[in-house]
Amino acid sequence: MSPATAATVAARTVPPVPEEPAGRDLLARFYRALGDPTRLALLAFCAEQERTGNDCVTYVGLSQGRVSAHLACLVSCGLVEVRRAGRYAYYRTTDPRAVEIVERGASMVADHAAGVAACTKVATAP
Amino acid sequence: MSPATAATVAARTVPPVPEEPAGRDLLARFYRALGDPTRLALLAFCAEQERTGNDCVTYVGLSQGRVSAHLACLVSCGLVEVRRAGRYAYYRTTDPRAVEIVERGASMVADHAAGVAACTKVATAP
DNA sequence: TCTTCATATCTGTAGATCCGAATGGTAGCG
DNA sequence: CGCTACCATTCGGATCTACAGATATGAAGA
Repeated sequence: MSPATAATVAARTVPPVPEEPAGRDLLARFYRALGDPTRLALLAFCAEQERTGNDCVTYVGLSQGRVSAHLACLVSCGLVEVRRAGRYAYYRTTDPRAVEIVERGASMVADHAAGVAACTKVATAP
Repeated sequence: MSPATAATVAARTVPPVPEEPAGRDLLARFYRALGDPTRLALLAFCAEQERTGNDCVTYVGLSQGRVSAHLACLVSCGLVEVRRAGRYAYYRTTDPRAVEIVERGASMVADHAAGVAACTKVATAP
């Protein structure tokens, strides 16, 4: 792996975004799982301690079906773990990487709050 | 147990997701800026070295207007910095937190690729 | 077995976000 | 001055995603 010296050094400071479009699609989909305020609330809620689905419904105040779908999304993306016992489902955030991602994100938002608020994505809202 | 103690301990392992809906909206918007494969590609491209807008257009192969809007979104959210000189705009990714966020995300996607691919968000595609 | 509770899935609608193409504005060059 | 290059913004259309409400599955209890 000698000719990869420059590439290896670069890899330390460059985000490991996949070269293939399919890989980037997957990574983008992962961040979209974090791109919803309800899911962020559920993520933090389940990080405090194990929660049942009903706990989550009460907490976020949305319809049960919607909360179930949100939780399924978080579980599918590895952001929340689920443990099933009888007719209950216990959700919990355990992966430290999820916490680190949110920490860094919150830190950056704190520094650029106005810009983020102004960024109505690519399509400007009338 | 003292409630203050429990809260303090929890604060070290729980993502600092804002309690207020407005703050969560902002954080969610920030992650949505990362939730597009084109913007992820631009982020990595500009992390390697400074790039002009035209470089980016050539790299991603989309229309110039669209790439400009994507870059404006990244700049607005603090993920990319822009330096203007004459009629050129030079884009560059400098914030190490952006790199860390992408690193952790890519790592999690590597562990849950199938789940992320299966997560067609909350709405199931017909 | 027949309820009842907890969770998951399906349906239709409204809003957000992407896209290419066209348009506008400014800086350098002949 | 007129022209071209580079970048930003706007427009209309297509796709995606969130939502509430209704319905289905599966487990515990009378």
